[in-house]
Formats: sequence, C-alpha cells, structure tokens
Amino acid sequence: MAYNIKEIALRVGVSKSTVSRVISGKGYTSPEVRERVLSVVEELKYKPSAVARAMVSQRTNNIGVIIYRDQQPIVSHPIYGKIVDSILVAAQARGYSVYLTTDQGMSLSSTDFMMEKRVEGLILISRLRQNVIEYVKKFNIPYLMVNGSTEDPEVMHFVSRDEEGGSHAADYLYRQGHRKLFVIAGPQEHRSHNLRLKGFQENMDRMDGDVEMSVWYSPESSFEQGYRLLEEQWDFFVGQGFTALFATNDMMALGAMKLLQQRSVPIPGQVAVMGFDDIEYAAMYSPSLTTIKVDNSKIGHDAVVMLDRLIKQEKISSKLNEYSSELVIREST
Amino acid sequence: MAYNIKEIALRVGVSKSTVSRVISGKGYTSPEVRERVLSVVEELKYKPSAVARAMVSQRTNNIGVIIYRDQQPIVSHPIYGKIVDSILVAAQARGYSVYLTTDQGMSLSSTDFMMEKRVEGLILISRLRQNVIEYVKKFNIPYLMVNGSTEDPEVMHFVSRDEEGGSHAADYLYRQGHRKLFVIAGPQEHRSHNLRLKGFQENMDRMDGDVEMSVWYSPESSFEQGYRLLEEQWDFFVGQGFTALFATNDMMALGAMKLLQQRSVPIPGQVAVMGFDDIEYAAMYSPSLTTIKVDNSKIGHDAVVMLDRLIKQEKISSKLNEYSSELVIREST
DNA sequence: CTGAAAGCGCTTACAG
DNA sequence: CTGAAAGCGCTTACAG
Repeated sequence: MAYNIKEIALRVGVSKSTVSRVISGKGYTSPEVRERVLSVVEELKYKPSAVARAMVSQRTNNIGVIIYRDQQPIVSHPIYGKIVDSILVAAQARGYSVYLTTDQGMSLSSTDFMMEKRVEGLILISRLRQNVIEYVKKFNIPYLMVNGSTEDPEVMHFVSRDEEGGSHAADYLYRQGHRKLFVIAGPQEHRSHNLRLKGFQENMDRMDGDVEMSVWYSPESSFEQGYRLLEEQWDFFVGQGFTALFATNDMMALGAMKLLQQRSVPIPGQVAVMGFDDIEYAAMYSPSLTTIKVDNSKIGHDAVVMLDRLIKQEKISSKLNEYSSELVIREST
Repeated sequence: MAYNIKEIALRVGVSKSTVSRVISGKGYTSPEVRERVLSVVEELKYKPSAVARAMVSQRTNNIGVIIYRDQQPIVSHPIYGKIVDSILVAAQARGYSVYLTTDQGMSLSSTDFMMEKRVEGLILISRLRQNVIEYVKKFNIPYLMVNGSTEDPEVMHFVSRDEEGGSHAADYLYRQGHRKLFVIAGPQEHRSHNLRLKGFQENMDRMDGDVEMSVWYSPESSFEQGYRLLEEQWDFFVGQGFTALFATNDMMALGAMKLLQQRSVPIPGQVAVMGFDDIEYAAMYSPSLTTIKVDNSKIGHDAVVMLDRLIKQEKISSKLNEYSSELVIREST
C-alpha cells in the first residue's frame, strides 16, 4: 500500500496540513520543517495521490480518447496511430493524461466509462453515428471529433480538405498527360472517400479533351480490397488500356500496385498509380507512391490544443478545422 | 458539473446510503425505492464518480503502459502498435482502463506519474535501463516488461525466441541453396537484434560446405538505415555475388529490398531477401517478404493476463515468457 | 429495508 | 508559520 500524508506527518511530527503545504508548495512553511518533510518524502518515495487530489480539486487532468472501430488494427492503423501519437505528445505537454479506449460497435458504454472517470474532455476518433454524438452532448463536457464527418454544426471537428485534394490529384494526372483513368473509390459513406472522389471527378470533368474515367467502388478501403478489385476487373483494365490508376487512399492504391507488379506491368511506364493520405508505407514502397498528403500529426496535435482551450473555456474561432492536402510526387507516376 | 449521489438523494427523498445501495447493487433496497432512484439516475444521466469510488475502495482499476522511446513513431510503430492494440483489448475485457504514456529519455518521471495516478500495475514497453527497473521495484506494485531485455531474474518479461528464430532463418536459407550471405544486423545492444544475429551465425557456422557470410552492423533498425547500409556497400555487395540477404528485422530488410529493386536486381531470382518480425508491411510489399513471425498480439494479450494475475496475487508460473518464432515463406526467397 | 456516521487522502480557508 | 476542521463523492459497517 502506498504511503499517505498522515504517515508522513506522523514521522516528521507535524500536522497533515503542514505536510500538504510542503508538498504542494502552496502556503508558508519554515525552511527547517520543509526540509524534514522533504527528507521523509524522499525516503519513503511518497507520491501524493492524484485520486485524492482530483477529489478535492474537482479536476482530474484526464482526457479521454475513444477510437470507434470494429476491428484491429486500431492504434496500429497507419492513420489512427499517427493521430494517437501526436495526441499523446501534445496532451502530455499540457499536463493531461489520456485514457485510451476502443469502442467496437458504436456503443454508448465507452462514453459512460469516460464520464465515470470524470475526464475533462473527449476526443472522438473516426466516423460516429449521430446517436453517439447526441449522447455525448448530454454530458456537457468539451469534446471534439477527429477524422470523422458530421452534418451537425455544433460539433467541433478536424478534417482535411479532401475535395480539394481529389481535385489536385486530377489536375496532376491530367497534366501528366493521362486521359484514360481507372479510379478505385473507397466506401462512399465515409466523408473522406466521398469527397476525394467528388473532387477528382468534378475536376476531371472540367478538363478539355477526351478524358475517360472508370470508377469502381470498393466495399472496404484496405490493401486487400484494392488488390482484389483490380484483380476482378483485370481483363477490363488491360483491355481498355488505362494509363493511370487513382485510389481514394494509399492502402487501396498499394494493393492495386502490388497486383500490377505481380502481373509485370511497368509502373509508371505503362500505368501510373496515385493514392491519398501519405501513410508511412507510401514512401517506402517500391516504386514509392505519389499521393496527396494529409498531415495527421498536425491534426492530432491541434485537436489537443483545441480541447485544452475548450476545457479552459477560452474563445474558439471556428467549429470546423480544415487542413489543406498537399501533392507529393514520387516514383509511381 | 456532474451530479452526485447527494443530489439524487435529495430529489428522490431518500438518504445517500440508499442511493448508493441502488446504484452499486449491494445491500437491500425496496423495489419501489429502487425504481424511483433509477428513474432519477436515468433522467439526470448520473454517472457515479470512479474517482470517489477509487478513493474508498482503494482500487482504481487502472493500469499504466509506458513506452520508452525517444522519438515518433511511438504507437504508430508497427510493432508497438500491435502490442498496444492487444493490450487495450485485453485490458478492457478484464475491467482495466489504461493510461498510455510515452517516455523519452528513460526518465523516472513517467513512473512517478503512474504512481500518483495509483495504477494497479505497470506494463513497460521496450528496452529500459536498469536504474528505471530499480526505481519501479521500489514502489512494490506489479509490473512487467514487454519487448525488452534484462539480466535481472526478478523482472517478469515477455520476449520471442529470437535466437531460435535466427537459427531457423539460417536453416531455411541454407536449404534453399544459399552459400553467400549478406547480413544486416541491427543495434547489438538490443536483445532481439543480438540474438537473432547470434542464432543465424551460429547455425550457419554449423553447416557443411563453404558458407560465406558477411555481417554488417546498422546503427539503427529502420527502413532508411537498411537502404543506406546496402547502398554504401553496394560495390562490395555486387562484386562478391551474394545470393541472399538477411536482416535482423523486416524494416531493414525492406529498405535493402527497395534499393535492390531500384537497381533492378531480380528478387528472388538473383538475390533472396529475408527479414524478421512479420510486420504488416512484410506481406504487402512486392515481392512480399519472407520472414520469421513474432506474434506480438499474443505477447501483448498475455502480458495483460499476467499483470492481472499479479494484481490479484495469484500464482505465477515463470518470470520469463518466451514465444516461439515461426518461419513465414513468401515471394522474396 | 433505511439512515447516520465514519472514513478513503488530500486541500483549503480559518484560527491562533 | 502551523494545526484543527470541513469537505470533495462515494462505500460500508452499524443501528434501528
């Protein structure tokens, strides 16, 4: 069992109040008393209970991070991992500790859990249903959403300018001379995939000349699905002579690229490949993947900064925080 | 501000004790009273304070996970991410919440922090210095080490059988007919890199015939370093006509593989490449990487199971938990 | 079956 | 400069 203030007081021969003052550094204490207290504290390796402190101060200095996701990878997901990393660092720097939880199946129980823990703020990661949002609102504590979408204007959220990014991608591929494009689009109920596709399509449609675009929808945005989709459409793909492939995220692009390599299609000689996100693997792959970079580290960091402000009841400029997406040209195009 | 038991008691017109009994489900309460209490609880969305409960029960149901690592990626690191994922899932299933912290620079402050939070147990990830271990011991709470090494027999730790894995790798490459081997070894102060190399070398030395092995030490175990090391030794590598390359982890193997591909060396036609870990990318790469699989998910899971036992003061069989490493044959060999 | 009281480990006015 | 007392939000014997 850990020591407590009473034990220290007993050993030093002073009152609990005095010990408390020495340890917290608030209030007056004579140097000699302070020294005696400190030496016993050191000797016993006494650590004041954050639990008791939270009790009286009514502040836990805890924030909660809930990742809504049905399956692993959770934190080992290339995007969520990046976000969590930067949240961790930013939170620590501001004196917050973080409870990290996974919620499979959009349950409300993870919110309940966080409320019981009396977290001071909540970061919700990934797309969540409106009923979850409504539920969180009821508790009247600061919260915000990262990497998800909502029509609800009250919800502070952090997203990248996916439509703009999609548009950039189209622009770039067009300028590279590509006129026959094969597009792999991730699940359209996800804001990001939907907007990336929209931006790409609309911009392509705007281009002069005979652009030909074939869009295919993938049920999941994974590496495997990117691979499989192209495999299933292989005859069509080869028959039509597409010169470029764009996928609404890197994972699917890499999956497709893998198949192209297995079938000995020169990249970018015969087909150029482009993704979206700029996950770590994109640069490592061979050929490295041209993509649109989303700065998830910055998003995670800013989310903490904002949550901190909300907790401190400081002024907030805007509910919607958008991040521009930047073109990263590599070997695959 | 959140509601409390007193507020509920006031509204229902009963004592705090009664409300407490209803909520905790302990002790007798008449059905009618229970119902009235519950309805107010529901109406107010009252959540009992875990802080106050921890105070009286002297149990926080929290465990702490400290990742000792100087730089990002932390949780987005392919191995740590896997471990953390499985820790999260296993901890939740057992009613523990986890505080996740990064410690850059082997400070003792993250331990202090966890002690103040009154965590019931500690999972220390990565290699840590003996002084950190000594420090943690003083607090007399359950702790264990994952993915690190120690000569200290008191420390419960979880590691893979790296020497055996290295030996398997040697065995496999030898059986494939390789006699001229280029080895990239990660930092030897890391137990895993050291043992993987040792197992590989010792087994190779044991083989019949004229095996030629050239070992190169990389200062870091990253993708970039794998790439760079081979680049620096390129003339030698090509001149000597090595037929296989083994790296003590996947990241370095992939880095080296990327260079080989850029220089148009057929894999495995001219050079076979093999790694160690079986990180997610290994299977995705093209060609996919032959490797020795370490089941980090299982390790993370088991660590929580063990910590739970330690917390409950149940019997523990052994301090050292070893996991066998399994050969995974893919396209690169 | 219910309520009053004590206590978990601190902090914070308030006396002295 | 120091100590006694009250209180943070619960739980837990103990009376009744």
